[in-house]
Amino acid sequence: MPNYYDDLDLVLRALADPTRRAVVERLAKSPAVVSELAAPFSMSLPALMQHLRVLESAGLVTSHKHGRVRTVSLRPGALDVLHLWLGEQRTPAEHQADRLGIHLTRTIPEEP
Amino acid sequence: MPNYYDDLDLVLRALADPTRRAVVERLAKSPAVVSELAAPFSMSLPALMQHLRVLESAGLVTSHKHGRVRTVSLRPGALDVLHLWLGEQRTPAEHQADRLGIHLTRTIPEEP
DNA sequence: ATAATAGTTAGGCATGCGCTTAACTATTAT
DNA sequence: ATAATAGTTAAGCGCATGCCTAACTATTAT
Repeated sequence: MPNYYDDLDLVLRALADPTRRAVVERLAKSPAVVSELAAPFSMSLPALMQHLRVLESAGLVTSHKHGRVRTVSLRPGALDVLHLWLGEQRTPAEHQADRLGIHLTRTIPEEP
Repeated sequence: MPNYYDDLDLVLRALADPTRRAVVERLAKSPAVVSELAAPFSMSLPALMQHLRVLESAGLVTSHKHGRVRTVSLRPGALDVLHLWLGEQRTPAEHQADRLGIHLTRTIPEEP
């Protein structure tokens, strides 16, 4: 029985890889077939399949096989956990800015 | 000169670890000193230092040393890249739901 | 029936990652 | 001056991750 933190962990781990992120981005447009997803990458099919498995067991993606072709889709709301967590990690300064309707300007201080 | 994708990659990689996430969560409350950050974990100080270094080079965290004590803070807006990316990965269905003000109900279909 | 297509399984390899211990530096307290 | 505190550096170890090739299954096309 996976909880909030486990879900988040799976999602974040899944998204930590550029290939998998690219797949998610592709699927955000529309569902796609495995070979279609593999095409843009210079990587073997099995390698991409592994990425798909990671995405699927993170709950980011669903897939269904019709005949010999598997169609993969982005799971609506799959990224909600992340969105939720993100909302909680705002600094006090940002919360205050929210209340005031201010958009913070950030400067990245260089180490001296 | 790091671009959007590199930033995102660093941020997501950094957040893919539970320890680092816990540190971020702690720092969202208020800045803290290294030993203070290390305390909750059953892990050597050097191990935690490495995590801090990852967080820092992902731009999630800043730190300054006064005397022998280093204070670490969450960088305001550091999570913006992620928030931004997240916004782009909404499915067409979700976009439509947004327009209609509908909150989608999700069911996770089990594989037969 | 044969061949081509779409995906899958298995095994192996290199590299990265999270962690440890040991030894060291720099600052502050006694 | 000595000792305690706060953090740092370096080296090494084991396991996870991302990738590959080779061989295989199942479906569709000829």
